[in-house]
Amino acid sequence: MNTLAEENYLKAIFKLSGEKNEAATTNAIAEELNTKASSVTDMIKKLTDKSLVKSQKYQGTILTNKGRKIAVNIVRKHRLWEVFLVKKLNFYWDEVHDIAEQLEHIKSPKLVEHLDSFLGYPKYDPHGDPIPNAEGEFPKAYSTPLIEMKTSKHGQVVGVTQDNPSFLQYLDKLNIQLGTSIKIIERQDFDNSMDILIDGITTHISSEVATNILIKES
Amino acid sequence: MNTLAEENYLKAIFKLSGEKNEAATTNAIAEELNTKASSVTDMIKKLTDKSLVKSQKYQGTILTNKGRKIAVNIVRKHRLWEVFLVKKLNFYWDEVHDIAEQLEHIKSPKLVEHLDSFLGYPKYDPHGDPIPNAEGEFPKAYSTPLIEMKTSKHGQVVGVTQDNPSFLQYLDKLNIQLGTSIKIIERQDFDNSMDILIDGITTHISSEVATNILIKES
DNA sequence: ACTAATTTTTAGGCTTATCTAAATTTATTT
DNA sequence: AAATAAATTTAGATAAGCCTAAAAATTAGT
Repeated sequence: MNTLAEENYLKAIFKLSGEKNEAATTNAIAEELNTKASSVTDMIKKLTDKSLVKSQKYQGTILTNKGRKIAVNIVRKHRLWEVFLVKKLNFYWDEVHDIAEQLEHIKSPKLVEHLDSFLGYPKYDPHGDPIPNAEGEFPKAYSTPLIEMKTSKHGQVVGVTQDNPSFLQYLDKLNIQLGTSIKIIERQDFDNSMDILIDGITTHISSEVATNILIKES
Repeated sequence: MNTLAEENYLKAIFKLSGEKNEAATTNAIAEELNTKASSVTDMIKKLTDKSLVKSQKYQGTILTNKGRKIAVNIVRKHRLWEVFLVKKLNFYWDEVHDIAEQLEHIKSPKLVEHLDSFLGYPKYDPHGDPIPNAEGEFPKAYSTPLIEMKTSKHGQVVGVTQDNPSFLQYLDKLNIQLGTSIKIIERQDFDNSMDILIDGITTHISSEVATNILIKES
């Protein structure tokens, strides 16, 4: 069994590795976990001994299959709990991250499966992030970042790629939620900001914001 | 904020203190937590510094008001989660203790209140133990241990005072659950065992078992 | 009341997960 | 290709929470 700290490291490395499993740098892991590079080096040594990561001095770290399995399971738990909090306990989508951060470490495979069933086997969490199934497979997400959409195209918001409360609350203020229909009115080339149409109202958003909204084109 | 270890000590001391807040001995705490007496002495020192317990050398330990508040809140969370696991996630009453033991340490006052509301403000957990409200007040429990009931009296099972799986599974085998109607047929004076009537069937139970079943007489 | 048994505390160590500061390796400039 | 900057690792400490073994205090037995 793994400690809480180990699990957090695996999750951080998983997050940093991205789609193509790139090596995560020591500094990046340190920043992700709000810790110091030297602490990371120590923990990487420990995780290496447990065959959960592979690491070469000064060359960064990748997860082994065993390590990725554990990381994905934590992501699964995190996202299922988020669904629970929003769908069953009526939390707002910007309130659930920190609580799920704790709940994801509860150890009981049976609990996770019962929870999944209780929630009706959801495929996406309240931020639109895909929930891996018990085998660790992610549902395919056919979405594009809003920033990449062409003028006059429209689509629906299916997710966000940031889940910090201030970002999510800002979206709420703009009337952007999962499912919201959006049409691109105009783009400013010099700063990549854009005017978009929501419920008949034109809103201006920065490229920063547009980068973190996922759209399914329609 | 308190660490997991601290919370477990407070809970253990609370449990050992009983109704009249007797001092818990070092050895008793050690046994309750499967640790050594010397570790207990260390932790008591720490909890004393935080004004969560009062302790005199060689004289045992009691909770301060502050400490008891925290302990009761953990009990509250434990029992609410047990209700959730049994009522919502379809766990059996003998499966939930260890999971609730983890969930009780999740830190989010809002989560507890939402959960309580979601569950319909239950007063008792799946083992019949009373659930304190947000103010830390326990509902009155009008129950007597089965062992104390007179011959030919009857009543309903409203709780148990042990929650280890093997005891609970044994009760299942005897067809004893919360709500089960029981009538005392006969008592053996020499060993305090008794014959009881359940669903028209006579069953023999030891004093050990009868001690740990709570009845509301009717 | 005095010795023996038990309980509790103290002393000294260990492990995990941190940290700072210094040393080393890799990357970037010029 | 040196020199400088940045990233990473190593070395040595620290705090929490636990341990064993020994010492001290309390309780029990006669």
